[in-house]
Amino acid sequence: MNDDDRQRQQAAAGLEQLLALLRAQSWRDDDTPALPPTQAAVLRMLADAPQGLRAGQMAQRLGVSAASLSDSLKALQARQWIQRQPDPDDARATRVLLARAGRRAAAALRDPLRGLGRLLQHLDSRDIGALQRVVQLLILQAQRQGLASGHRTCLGCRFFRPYAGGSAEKPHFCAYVEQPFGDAELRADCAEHEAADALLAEANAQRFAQPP
Amino acid sequence: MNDDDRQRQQAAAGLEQLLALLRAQSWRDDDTPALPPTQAAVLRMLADAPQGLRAGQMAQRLGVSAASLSDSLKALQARQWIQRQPDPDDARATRVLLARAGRRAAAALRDPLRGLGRLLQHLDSRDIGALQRVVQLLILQAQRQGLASGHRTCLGCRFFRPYAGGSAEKPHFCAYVEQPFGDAELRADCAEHEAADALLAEANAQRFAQPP
DNA sequence: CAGAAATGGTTAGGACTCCTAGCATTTAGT
DNA sequence: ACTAAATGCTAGGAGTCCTAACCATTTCTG
Repeated sequence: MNDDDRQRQQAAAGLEQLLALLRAQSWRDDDTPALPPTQAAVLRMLADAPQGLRAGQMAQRLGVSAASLSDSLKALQARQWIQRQPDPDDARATRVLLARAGRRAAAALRDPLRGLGRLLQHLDSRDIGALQRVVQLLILQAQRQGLASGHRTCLGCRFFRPYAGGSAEKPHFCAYVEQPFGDAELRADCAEHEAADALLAEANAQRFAQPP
Repeated sequence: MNDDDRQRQQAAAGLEQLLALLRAQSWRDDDTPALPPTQAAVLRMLADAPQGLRAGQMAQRLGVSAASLSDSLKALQARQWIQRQPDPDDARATRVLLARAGRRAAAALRDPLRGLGRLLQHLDSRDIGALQRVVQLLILQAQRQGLASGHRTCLGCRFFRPYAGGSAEKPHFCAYVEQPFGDAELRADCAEHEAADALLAEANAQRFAQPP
């Protein structure tokens, strides 16, 4: 095993430690009633989709099986946080919408000092950027290995122009909002995301992975 | 909400995405039989402790309750990967040791291309370093909030000298091995870790969080 | 156009991890 | 010596995840 491998192994171990910690604690908040992470993720998705989402769509975006998502939906339904409507376009499908109580719960999730946000609160912009950058790369790698799909990352988006020559602080460019931006503004789940074609995705991945 | 908060919220969302992905997939390997993450973590700990560890110790290091750890130990025992021995020093306690089969399983975990390692395999040294750095900071933050304790990070170690004036590639110094090292060599679970006292911990945290 | 195949979603059953409580045993403190 | 704290365990419950089996509905195909 060479030095690089050793480093990666250590990094993997470090991430495992962090994951174990978060697995145990992420959905426990002292002040507010517990909100399990998958249910929170569903609420977040629905909050950005006024006309609702289909179950399969959500499952794919979260990278879980349809059956798993169905479990979470059942739990949310039991709390009366969501509603289901038949999909007008496809009688097999249902559209899931936030109910009134669900909207309240989703709004509470926007608090930046909740859950994970509390751990991040003292990171400066540079470290946030580094983290976002790594998240993009790891999700890309997971997608390449078939572990994930449907993630709406900048790195997989057709509007993304990595290192498009802007300033050192804002080296990237988003062709949707037509603005330069930096690592710290990278999104792992952007509402405006549109998947890039294979060619652009590959070129962007190359360029992004090895900054000039 | 200011820009920084927005960035942190986005970063939290990004991390959530990654966590959801890993929650679903981390313990699934196509080629080898599944090894649940907590059980893997226990094996890793035991592999570095020839004379065994006590259950409470492990629970603390992982940041889970003693009851949770007991579950995982039961599962490992069912696979005959661990042995339990009465602790000679304390008749209430038991020491947990790797059995022969457990040693084999633990050795397989060292493969850098297993599980998380596979996602990290294309990160370069700089990104690994950035990731390790963030992991240190997040674990520190979790400790400060009482979510964790017992993590053997560099940042909480009395031998750690952050930004002790070495080269740009190896700005830190470890007073145990008496070597300079860089972010990419930071450890989240170092066998030689000894907890720093409150004063040193605070000074190190300050210095580490804001690189010169 | 009728039957076959694919798709969307759910339930059933099993595994893993986590928690809080309550219990027994042992150790430590007064 | 007697209480108080600790160690570890089981019980009970929740959440997340999977595969497999099952409908209902589309869509493809001969």
